[in-house]
Amino acid sequence: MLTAAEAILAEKGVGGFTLRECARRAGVSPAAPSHHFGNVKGLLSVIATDGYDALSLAMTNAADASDGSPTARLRAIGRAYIAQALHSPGRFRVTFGQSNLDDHDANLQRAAAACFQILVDTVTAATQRDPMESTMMVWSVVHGFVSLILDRHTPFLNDCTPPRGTIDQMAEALLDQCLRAL
Amino acid sequence: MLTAAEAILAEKGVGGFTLRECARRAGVSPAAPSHHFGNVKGLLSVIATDGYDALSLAMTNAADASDGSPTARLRAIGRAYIAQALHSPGRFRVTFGQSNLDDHDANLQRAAAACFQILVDTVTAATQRDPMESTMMVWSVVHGFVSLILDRHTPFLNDCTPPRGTIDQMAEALLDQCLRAL
DNA sequence: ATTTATATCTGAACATTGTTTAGATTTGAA
DNA sequence: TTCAAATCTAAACAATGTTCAGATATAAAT
Repeated sequence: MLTAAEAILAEKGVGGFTLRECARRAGVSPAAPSHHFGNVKGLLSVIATDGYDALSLAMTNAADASDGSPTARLRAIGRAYIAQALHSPGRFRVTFGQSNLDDHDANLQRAAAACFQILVDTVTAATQRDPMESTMMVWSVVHGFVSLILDRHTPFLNDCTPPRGTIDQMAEALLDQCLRAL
Repeated sequence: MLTAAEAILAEKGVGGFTLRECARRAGVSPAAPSHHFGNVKGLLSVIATDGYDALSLAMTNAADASDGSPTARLRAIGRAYIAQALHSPGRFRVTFGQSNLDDHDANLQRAAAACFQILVDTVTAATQRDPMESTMMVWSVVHGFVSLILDRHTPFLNDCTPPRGTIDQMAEALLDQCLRAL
């Protein structure tokens, strides 16, 4: 069910996801998922939990693979956030979308808190300013950037001519400006 | 239909929106909307167009009500973007959500382009740096900020104790950091 | 090895949804 | 008054999420 769900999400996004098609691809009856996940919210909550865990892992690995300075670590997790979102957009939208999720899911809450903590810790180590304000700044930039891209609200990246090169270059420029403000 | 739709969107968000309930509240049959909007995408596209126009108007008014300096105008439209999103979250999510919209709608494209142009012009006048990079920076910050709030992904603004005061104060701090980087 | 309990699944059903179709009603101009 | 366009309804269709009773498999316990 989970692999089928991720395949559908990758193809059609969270808007085109249906539980019945998911069960169909998994080769089970439409009623089978309810015994394992309760309802569709439960299934999506498991996927969102996986999304948080994968994001946490990617950010941690990226930070550890950097030269280790606080700003390098921060830049690395910013890159990792953007890369992870663009790599599996379907799951990212489930994780960070408008909550079709079960807010009382303990695993989900723990995974979300852990992911958030990585962000807070890395930002705090890289700035002298208010940690929460700086965290919100960095998070808003990377989250807003990928959201605008995934939701196709970037006219100059599609219709008009790009100012210079690719999404990655734009991301680097954003992280530059972001670090400059901290 | 449109007023009923906005009421439902304000109550339940775009996820809880159904065309039949909308028709029910408007006092018409479930088939009536199809003659005016084609399908649900058509209806949502009209609402999204209204959302773009309202946002453009709010940003323009805010900029003109400022002291007129380029940075004051930029700060004003940033505030207006956030305020508008928080004021009518349902419509904002339709406008800037994952595209359940008709991409070929000419009115929608025009309204979106006009809104984007206000952002580009105001940012360009307030920075010496690359206009598109700076635009993407400012836009990502305000859009990411309201997205994280509307989608309830801001733990320290709900569960934990806020670092200081309200969302508006956080927004001001974000705009400060944003202007600092330009 | 047999029984028993738990887990897992199916098939059918139900209410609801978006959309289409044919026909009815209203509206407005010729 | 007539005719055509606009507007709406009623009914139907396929598809969805969910529930429920019963069937099947799995695994533990006697």
